[in-house]
Amino acid sequence: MELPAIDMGENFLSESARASENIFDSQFARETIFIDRNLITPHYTPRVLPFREPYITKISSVLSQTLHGKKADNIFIYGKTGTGKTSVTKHVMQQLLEFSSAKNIPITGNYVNCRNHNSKYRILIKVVKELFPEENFLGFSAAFVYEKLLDYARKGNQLVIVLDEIDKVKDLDELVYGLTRGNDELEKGGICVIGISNNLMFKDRLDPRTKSSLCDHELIFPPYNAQELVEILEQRTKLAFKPGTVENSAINLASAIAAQESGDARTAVMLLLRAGEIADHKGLGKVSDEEVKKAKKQVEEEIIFNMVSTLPEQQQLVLFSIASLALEKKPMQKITGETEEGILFSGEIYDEYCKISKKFKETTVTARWYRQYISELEMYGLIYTTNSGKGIKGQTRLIKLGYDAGKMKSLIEKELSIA
DNA sequence: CCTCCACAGGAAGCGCAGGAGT
DNA sequence: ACTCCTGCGCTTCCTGTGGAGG
Repeated sequence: MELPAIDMGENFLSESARASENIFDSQFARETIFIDRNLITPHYTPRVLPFREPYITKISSVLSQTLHGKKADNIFIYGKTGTGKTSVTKHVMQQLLEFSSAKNIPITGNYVNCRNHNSKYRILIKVVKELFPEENFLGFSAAFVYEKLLDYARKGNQLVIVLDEIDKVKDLDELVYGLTRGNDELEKGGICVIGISNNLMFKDRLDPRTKSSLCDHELIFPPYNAQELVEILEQRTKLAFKPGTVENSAINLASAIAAQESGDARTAVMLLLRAGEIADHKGLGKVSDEEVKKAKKQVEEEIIFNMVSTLPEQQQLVLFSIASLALEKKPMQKITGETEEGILFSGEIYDEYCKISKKFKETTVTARWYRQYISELEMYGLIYTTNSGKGIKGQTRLIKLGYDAGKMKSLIEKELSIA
């Protein structure tokens, strides 16, 4: 790929700009180690997906039914984030649509992210809107939109609907029931649903009928191990970085970190991207272990920032209380002779939280709900808790902040605009 | 041993906002 | 536009657990 041309022509240069230094001068002159930065962002779907061939084969063999004008079974895919679920599905869909349009077979693919379209009605609207772009369906009843969809299939069209983050759909039972029942009535054409979820428990919440129809074929994507991540990163590095600008040990380290955390290809890619940016910023000309280590901190902070900012206000206040107590406590006497610092009792945090929330916000949640918040915060990995075992009064939870208390405190201060 | 304290976490129910049906 | 319904965040109430103290 060629470098994007920035020669917009003289007409962009005003008289004053000609004389003084343009702010982009230094940016443009800066040497970069990237060939194309976009190829190493998590948004990019690579053409080759290593270690996922069996899944690609499986999905394509199920979907190949549509090429013969037959109804395809539904597929349900689950696995943790960054295991390639979405990439694999998008890849197969792309290939299917390319093939079918070349052979003039009427197949339509629809990708819906259920985080944005989280109800049966919204999903139906989204899908139908893509089939009939010139018509507007907002305001029509669900039944009408639904009929429209079936009509489209009745003409002999095969529809493949991909529902990403399917666990976000509130009335999924009805949606799947409706689609599959409609599918049974169709003489020609068909509707196939591919559900994607990263919540492994989610399936158990479904109605048994929904479960059996949605899970005709069930695929579980395992996390990548360190070795696999190395290969993935190597492949991406070749695309995104100039040759010889990324040391092998940097790739190994990034893979090891990501594998240890979760086996998440997304974090691995983010690590390398940020490391590359750091190297560029310093004008180092290449990425080594040092930059990956710094990138690790940065990526962690980005993840925490995203997490904290999406938390409910009261929960942020709980976290804030933990952070400020942890700061106060540091020089204080050690609890029960332990040398570890920053360990707090559940009770004292609740007291602190009550004070703070009364001061800044009108409302305060009850102790029960506060405990719920605490368990959630632990699930997110923002705090660590242990049950008080021997020696400490009664039954309580010992709570410790997962990250730097000072940073956490100032982050929430900004987020809630309190002082 | 019993009782009290300080908490964990389940179950039920309440009020509210937003969507569906009429 | 109207009521009805439902999911969600939260409170209330409750039972269970284990050390402290009489």
